[in-house]
Amino acid sequence: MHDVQNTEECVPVEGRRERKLREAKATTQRAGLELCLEHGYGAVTVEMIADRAGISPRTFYNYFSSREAALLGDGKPQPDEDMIAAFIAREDVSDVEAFAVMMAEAWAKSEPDRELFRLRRRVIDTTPELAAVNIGRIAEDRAQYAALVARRLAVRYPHLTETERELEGTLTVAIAMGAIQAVAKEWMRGDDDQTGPLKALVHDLFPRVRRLTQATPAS
Amino acid sequence: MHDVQNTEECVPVEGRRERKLREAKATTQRAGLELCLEHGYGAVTVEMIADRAGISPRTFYNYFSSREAALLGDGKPQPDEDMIAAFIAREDVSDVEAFAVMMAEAWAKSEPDRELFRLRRRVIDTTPELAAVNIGRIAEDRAQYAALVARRLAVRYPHLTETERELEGTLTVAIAMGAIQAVAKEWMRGDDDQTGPLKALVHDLFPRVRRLTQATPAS
DNA sequence: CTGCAACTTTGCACAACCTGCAACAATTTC
DNA sequence: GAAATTGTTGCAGGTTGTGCAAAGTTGCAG
Repeated sequence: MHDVQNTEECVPVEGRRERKLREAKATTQRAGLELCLEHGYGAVTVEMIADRAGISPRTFYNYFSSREAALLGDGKPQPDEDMIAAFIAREDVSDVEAFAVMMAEAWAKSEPDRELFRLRRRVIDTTPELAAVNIGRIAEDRAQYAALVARRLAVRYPHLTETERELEGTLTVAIAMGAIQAVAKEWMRGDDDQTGPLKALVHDLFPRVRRLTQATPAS
Repeated sequence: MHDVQNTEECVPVEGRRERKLREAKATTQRAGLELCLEHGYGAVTVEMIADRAGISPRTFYNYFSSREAALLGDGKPQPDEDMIAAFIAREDVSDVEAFAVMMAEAWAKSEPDRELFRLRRRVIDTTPELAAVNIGRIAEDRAQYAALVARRLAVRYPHLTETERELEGTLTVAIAMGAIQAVAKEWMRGDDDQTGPLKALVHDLFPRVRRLTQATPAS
């Protein structure tokens, strides 16, 4: 793992080896997703995917930890420190919206390959079974996200106890994720991959959220 | 499948056969959950569970469709027509809370055996892997729940388009589920199995929800 | 009580998922 | 071009889950 010269520090400079590996992985994912569209998720075996991708089944498992991981992608939304700092400091929108916006960005960033991203959404949207696995997978990180929100809450509402911050963190994550999920379908309808429209859709959702959580709406 | 006399109509009268089957299933579930507490979820195989429950592995799969189904329970929250009618007509609380209350009741009703219910919660709470599967499993029914909410919305907000009702239904379900999940842990701390406290906890959550979704809270 | 009919349990074979290991192949480095 | 590093593959084996048919149980009618 010799550090190549890295003229600009920190840019890992992709060697020939790494590039081939990345391409092989992408090819495999595409193969899996295409097969799902053709035969349905339940009828797609690892052997079929490996076959189409031109690798051995054993290599498939070197690339991905499971069949689902290949279809859903191995990278999960992971906001970096800059995004987190911006989220914590943000003042112009509600806590839930601030978090939702950050997650929307992290989500889009989690798959640099836009074609793969869209293909995956299509397959997930048409496969309830796979959608369930996906939701479960993302939910694994809820506690970690909630801790992030708690950091913002500690700054903005110093009077809250730690227990309250944890509770509200959990709640914020659940609502924000729900909001993103609710508009994701609408977002994919557009031919645009930017997160701008997604953020706008989320933003427009909040008047609805407030009405739906209000005891006696003014009709 | 002879209809027994059924003096009171509709009460299925459990025969000896059915009772034994139900008990064997419960024994199997308990065995699985206990083994999870003892050895950790990842180390528990179907063979071990079947062994402790005194049945063959093959019979295990006659009872449950998968290892997870045995641990998480086969019954999912399923509100009956009365509960749905009450939900749709309810006027004293917000849409989200009305739905959350109904789901809390349906959830509690989905497992009549309280001991099993609590044991299961303990295992799920200490096993992120299993919790993820559980969330995914419940999420499978989201669309169906959203349709339920849409029915209420159609009554209360006649001016909404069908698309809007679908969107807000999805949103309502996500928020309500998140709210229940957020207070479930706190609820289980109590030694009480009634849904009353759960409903109260959910109710008290709404001021927080409203603050977290408000653009510029009054600090 | 007896035997028949219906249902349940079980074993067995089999396909698919996934992992560890060791041999083999390709690439990078010197 | 040889050595070291890293990626690929086959193979054995454990686990999940399913179909099928044989064997065992239970309920019921005569």
